[in-house]
Order: sequence, then C-alpha cells, then structure tokens
Amino acid sequence: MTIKTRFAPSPTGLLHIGGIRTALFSWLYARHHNGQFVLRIEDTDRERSTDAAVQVILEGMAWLGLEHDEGPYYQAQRFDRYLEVINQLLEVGHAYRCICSKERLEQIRNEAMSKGEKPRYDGHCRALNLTEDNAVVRFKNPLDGAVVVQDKVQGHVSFENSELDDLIIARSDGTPTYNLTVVVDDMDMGITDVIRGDDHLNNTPRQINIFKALGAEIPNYAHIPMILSPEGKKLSKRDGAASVLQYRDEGYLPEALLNYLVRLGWSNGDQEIFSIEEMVAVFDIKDVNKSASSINPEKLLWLNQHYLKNADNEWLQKPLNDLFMGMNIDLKDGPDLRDLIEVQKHRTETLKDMAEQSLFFYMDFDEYDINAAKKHLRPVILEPLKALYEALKTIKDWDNNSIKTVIEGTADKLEIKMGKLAQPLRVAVTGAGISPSIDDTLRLLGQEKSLSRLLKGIEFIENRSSS
RNA sequence: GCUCCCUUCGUCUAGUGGCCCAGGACGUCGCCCUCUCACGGCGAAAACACGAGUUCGAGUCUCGUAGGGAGCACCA
Repeated sequence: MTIKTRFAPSPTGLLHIGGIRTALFSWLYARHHNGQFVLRIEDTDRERSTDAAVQVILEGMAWLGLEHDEGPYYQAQRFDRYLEVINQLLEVGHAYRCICSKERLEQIRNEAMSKGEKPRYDGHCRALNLTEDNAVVRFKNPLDGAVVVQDKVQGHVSFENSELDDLIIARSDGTPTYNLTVVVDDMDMGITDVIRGDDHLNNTPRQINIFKALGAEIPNYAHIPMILSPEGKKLSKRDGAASVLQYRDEGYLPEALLNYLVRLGWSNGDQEIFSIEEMVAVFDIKDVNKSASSINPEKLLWLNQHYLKNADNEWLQKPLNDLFMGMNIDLKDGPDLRDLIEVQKHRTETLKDMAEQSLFFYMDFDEYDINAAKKHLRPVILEPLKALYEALKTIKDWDNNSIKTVIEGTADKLEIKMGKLAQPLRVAVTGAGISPSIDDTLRLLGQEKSLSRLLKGIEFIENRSSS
C-alpha cells in the first residue's frame, strides 16, 4: 500500500520550528517510502485562526522545500462532511445529544478533582435519546476494555476505556470539534501514517474509538517528542517558537535548518551532515527517540555556516539581496554580490551576518569605531600610510596580487610588520577593525574608494595630532 | 489529583548483556596557523539520575525512588 502522511497544523499561532520538525518527519517518511504527503489546515476554531498564520504555514513550507502532493485542505471548508458523519454516528447510536450545562460540567470536574480522580463526563445524557437541536453531540466511548496504541515511536501504549469519557464531537452551535474532524479527515484522505507531536498521544485512544465506530481502517501512529528551549523548558518566542520565517529573515539556509531539525531526536550513527537526499534515503521513523530534546542555537549556527561555505554563490545572491533590501542598502555602489559572497561566505555564520559585515562596501561611514581608531589611527602610522597611499595609487591592475605585493612591499621598505600597516589600513577603509583579508577588502572596495577612504584616514590622523 | 510518556558529557546523540575505565558532534578551554575577525589543524576537560534486583557479567533487562513533560475544554 502506498504510504500517505499528512501535516495538519492549526493556524491559531505562527508555525514554529517544533511544527516544522513534525512536518519534516512526516514529509521524510512519505518521501522515503515513495508515498504521498498531504497538507491540511486545521482551522475549525474560527475565532482563533488567522490568515497570517495560514500564510506563514504556506510560505514556511515552501521556503523549506517541504512540498505537499495534496492540499492544502482547509477544514473550515469541510463542515458539511463533518456534519454528515456526526449524523451518521447519531443514527447508528454511536453518539448522542447532551444538554448538560457548563455549570454542571464544571461541578462534575471539581468534584472529581477534589476526590483525586481524573475529571470525566459522567454520561448523564447518554441514555436519554434527546433530540434538542441546540445540544452538543457526544461520542459514545466504549465503557470497558482497553485501547492499545501501537505507536512507531512510543511502542505499545495501552489506555483503559474506563479512563476515557464521552467527548464532545459537535458543539451546541453544530460545529464539529477537533477529535472528530481529525478522524474524518484522516479517514477520507486515506492517511496511512499519522505522525504528530506526542502531546496528541492522549487523544489517540479516543480517535481510535471513533475510527472503530465508523468502521474505518485505523492508521499507524508515530508520536514524536516535543522540542524544548535551551533551558529545557517549553519553547518560547525568543528561542524559536515564533514564526519559522524568522529563520529565513535572520539569514539561515533551509538545508541548515532542516539538517539541524532532523538530528533533533533522530540519528543515523555518528553522521551529522545530511543532504536532503540523504535524509530521505536513510530516515526511518522507528529510529526517532522517545525523549524530548532541547534546541541548541550554536549547533544550528555551525550547520548554517557549514552550508553557507558550501553553497553556490549564484544561488546565495537572491536571499542575500533580499536581506540587503531589507536594510535599504543600494548595491550599485559596491562590489558584485557574487564576488562579495565568495569572500564572505567562509567567514560568517548567517547571511544576515554577511550583510551586516559587508555594509562598509556599499555605504560610507561617518565615524570610525572608537576603539579601533584609538588603537590604530595614530600619528606613528601617518607616514607609512602616506607612503602606502602613493604606492597603491600606482597600481594598474587592481587585483589581490598587486594589492598584496604593494602592501607587503611598503611594510618591508619601512621595516614595519605587515600587521602594523594592514590593521590601520583596514580601519581607515572599513571604519572598524574587522573585515576580510586586507587584499580582498581593498579589491572588493575598488581602487577609487580605497584611496579616498585612506586619504580620509590620513586626514583624520593629522587633525587628531594637531588638536 | 488522575492517566500516559520520558531520564548517557552543558546541548544533540552512538550504544539493542561482554567490542564501553562509554564513541561522535555543537559549545567550552589550550596550542598551532595568521594583516583583524573568522576558516582550518592539533589537543584537553566533560555523561550512563538514584537505589535494589536478574546475570558469570548491566548504560543495555525488571522493579522502585527522584526529577521532568504531556493530556484530562462546547482549543487544536
């Protein structure tokens, strides 16, 4: 049978990396088995669902290349079908209407809690055969026996039916609830493998009972552990619970994020680096760990750097360009992006770092970094810089080799160390003490700009020593 | 409270009874390279939650304890 998995996020909050990892595992499982991957938006909560959240799901999945074969389906568009199933359940006696007030339910809950029991609905209306239209509809859960979830990650997990209660499948306004819609959809869409967060494990026996009542085939389940913050707590916005797109905007590459996520709770021996193709080839849901894992931003950064170093310069242009645009930088005034990328990609961790550390190539700076200027733009270096200026001026072919030769030659002639000359030069042309190698820096900057900035640096020292 | 789940270096993990005085990776620290910052190279510190049991032998099996998590909605 063809494997069919699905990713079914609810657009009530922005899709974050926890959701993405679930999506990735589902996607990988489907791809590994040459199966199908369905995207379904669970937007039955019309109050809390937002278009912005739907947009993040669609854009995020596309950005990461987790393409779906079917969908996106929207549950809000399938209400007729859910009602049909609810009525069917009502007719065959697997469900019943209930008019218990919220106050009564609240009271039952409180009593159970105070007696040290698990709060459950007491089945008050179960045998009443009510027909009121404004009643909720409850599913008749079996009273005894047990439901065994044969989970691909968690193993056998058994639940006593006596622990479960008659859950509401339709609200008093007639709208269906989550546990019903999931089952109907998974059934209708022919989902063979449900891969989702282990926060749903407790819902699974209820859903299995509904599947049984419907006479439908029960899918395989795999409940994957949650992702925790670096502190081991629940993920919060600042550690990745915000939109996945934030990672894109911060200059992460899709393959780095995917590689990072796939190694969270899953491994293939000691292998750390996985191309998408390798993941698809070796991923198996059975190898997923059962325990939750904390995210580690440093490792993500390391992977991002790895992928950045190995990325195609041509390909990197687009995302880098977007980042520069976001910073209102006019790229016409500086080096070609491909040339910039070639030198910067080996020394930055994210595209955003790359953009930020390259600003001086595209715009003039008003002030020097105060510490760098204090340390390097000093009178002692005035004459050497002047000599260097003259020498650089004579260069005909502005390439690394001639630039380097001139700087080293000047240092030699004046009997000063390379570093003593290069660092002041760097501060003069970049405004600060950090940049690519000095020859790359000057080459990318261009002869004209290099010279004019060096001249300004010389003037700066002169003004400083005279005041 | 009740039900279910989890527990190897700071973090992600390898490990399916002897190959483990526990391996890899990120991070950290040290050294080397070096015009800055990085990259790179070399090296170091760093873990089987605890307690019983089974066994000739346990990180690996069983039970208990402690700690953590999830669920128990007319949310998904």
